[in-house]
Amino acid sequence: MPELPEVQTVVSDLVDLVKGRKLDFIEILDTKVWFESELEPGHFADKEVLDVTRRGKYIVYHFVDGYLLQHLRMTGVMLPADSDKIPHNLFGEKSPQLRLSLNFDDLRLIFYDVRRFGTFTAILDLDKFFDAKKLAPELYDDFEHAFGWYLHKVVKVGRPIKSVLLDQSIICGPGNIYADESLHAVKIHPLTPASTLGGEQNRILITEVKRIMDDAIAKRGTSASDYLDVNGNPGVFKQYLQVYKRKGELCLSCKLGKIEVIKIGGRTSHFCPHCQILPPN
DNA sequence: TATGGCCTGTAC
DNA sequence: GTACAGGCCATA
Repeated sequence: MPELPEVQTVVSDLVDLVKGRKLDFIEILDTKVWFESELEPGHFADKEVLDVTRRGKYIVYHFVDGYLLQHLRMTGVMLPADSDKIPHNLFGEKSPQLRLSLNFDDLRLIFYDVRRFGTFTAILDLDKFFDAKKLAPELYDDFEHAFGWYLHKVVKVGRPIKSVLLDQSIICGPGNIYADESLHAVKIHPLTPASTLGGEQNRILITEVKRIMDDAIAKRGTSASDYLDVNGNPGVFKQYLQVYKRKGELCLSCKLGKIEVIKIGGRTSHFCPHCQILPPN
């Protein structure tokens, strides 16, 4: 699933591919894809893509007078229309899984999204949008600022730490994979009430969240199911995962526990019952 | 703050 | 056949 490292990989590809180029037009193929927008698709016709950046798990296309935000959600990928990763028969049948296209003079990028949860949002004011979403600060802009924000919020939260790591208003970037991997790396049980973690424990945890995401970015992300970069290639971080999708396998750290799976807030959570002990309350 | 809904392919 | 995958939003 696209989490921060996967989105960052796509953004890096898009910078190489479309930054500085004039967008001819946007074609909406599935009307549901255009979501919460202040502007119409036509607003961006014949305008230059000044930059492509990332904020949280959003892709941000910058134009002279507006922004196009893309969210991949679970299964969204951006691919050239002639990519063999898009099932060929979908074009003839006008599949709603082909959701939108960005058309440049010699390039047509397709937003291919099997489960159709992904969105495009066209807005005028970036800060206003992300303020309204209550999105936490970026670990990648100013770590201390983002950590301070996290700490200020986490001390008031009695929910399990696993749920907190998925809450983009407290810390932005991790999803289910990197949350589980980070908690395992620092030997914290995912059910630990967030407010019971000490300041130093929290610093170690959030430092690890960023370290693992850095690592995953260097490996171009994790392809656990659908994720592909803009060239149609999978990320290779999957082979480095310690707990995610390793249910029943021996813990690679202690080599004693077998990875277990429990549900926390409706999400599967993987952990080693030997390394990650729930503190008594 | 916990839950269901959005979706559809895959695994059982 | 049914359960499940999970990022985010709406709802209670």
